[in-house]
Amino acid sequence: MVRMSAEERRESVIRAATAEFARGGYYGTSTEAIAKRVGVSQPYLFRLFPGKKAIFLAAAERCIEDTIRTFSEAAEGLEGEEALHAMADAYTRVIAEQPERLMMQMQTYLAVAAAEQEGDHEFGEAVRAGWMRLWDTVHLPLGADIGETTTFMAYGMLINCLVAMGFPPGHRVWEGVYESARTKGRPEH
Amino acid sequence: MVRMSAEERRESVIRAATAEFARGGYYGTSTEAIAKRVGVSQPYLFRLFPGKKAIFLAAAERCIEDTIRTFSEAAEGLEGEEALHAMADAYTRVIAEQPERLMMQMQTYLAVAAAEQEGDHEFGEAVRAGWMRLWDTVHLPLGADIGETTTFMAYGMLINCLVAMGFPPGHRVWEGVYESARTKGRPEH
DNA sequence: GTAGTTAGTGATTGAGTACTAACTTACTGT
DNA sequence: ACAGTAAGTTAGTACTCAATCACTAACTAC
Repeated sequence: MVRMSAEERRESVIRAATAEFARGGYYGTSTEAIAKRVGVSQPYLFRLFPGKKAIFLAAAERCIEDTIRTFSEAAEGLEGEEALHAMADAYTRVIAEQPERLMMQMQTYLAVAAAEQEGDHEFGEAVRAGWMRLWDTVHLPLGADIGETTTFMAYGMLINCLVAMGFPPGHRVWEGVYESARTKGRPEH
Repeated sequence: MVRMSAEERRESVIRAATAEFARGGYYGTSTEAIAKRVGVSQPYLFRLFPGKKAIFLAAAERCIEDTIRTFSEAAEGLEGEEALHAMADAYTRVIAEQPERLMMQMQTYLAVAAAEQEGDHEFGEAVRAGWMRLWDTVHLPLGADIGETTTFMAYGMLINCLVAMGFPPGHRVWEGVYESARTKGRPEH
């Protein structure tokens, strides 16, 4: 048994929760599964967080923060086409190394409707605010071009869906995605 | 009490299940909720379908079929830019009239990973096959242009996500989407 | 009208799950 | 050494939910 400070434990709970919620979504993930992954007893989670919802929320918010940081760091000091490529490359790395981050984001989006139905309007509010922050983060380096930004986000969502469906890398559905990353933003002739 | 043939009942179960699963996903939806919406007792669902999974699968497949038909009907006899606009218009109508169809599709994509973990590989196979059929359905009218097709699908997925998050129509995140629908495919300058 | 079939219900069960309460084990400062 | 505190566990509760079983009500063919 490895003892940790509560704050450190909370961190590893967030990581474990991200992986588990990414696969099963809010309802398809038991707190026991999270606890197992952390290597801690299930009831102890409720000492670290007030409830399951709070764990989901913490994981969701962390996820958005991470993605915002990924893009803002990638685009730092660049703009226009260069920024676009840098951010696209950064996202490609996330796809390969942390697909659970993409999946968790999708789960977060879909959890909004369910939360809304249960009377929780704050959750949707928080998710939309996070989206807007993400949007603005890519908007500026892309020269504040709404069309470019929207297309970039659209490709991101397409990638998320393809990853979710489990299309293996190299499958023909990815062709158009890579192609676009190569040609997009190039001066027309 | 209104009696129906088993086949008719199955149809209304699929419709009800689509609406319920769209909001809560597979795990977040109880068979009782579906039964209530149909107006039938919960155990009776298991006479019409072998289990909850079968209901989800039926709803998911219906959903994809409907979307494929939506696009193929919209693009019938058209090609290139005209087909693009016709399909975009058709999708706009779906957003307004049957948002649950979009949400159900997203839920289907995300259910793949969960099914995979439970050892069910056929589900993912079926979902990917459906996606490919949908892809091919829009690919041909768009002049078999991979880039155009990918962009079209990407915008579709972005729309699905924005709808899921509950961004109201008129919110600034939609600007870029509409703008693209107006200008995309137009000859430059 | 009655036998056979099809549509549908009520009661129940067994497994899983979020969360609580009471207790134990390890570290820290004095 | 030992008191206090922070980390963590075991046992248990109240509840939800998919699925089964035994039964009833309505339609149909003869």
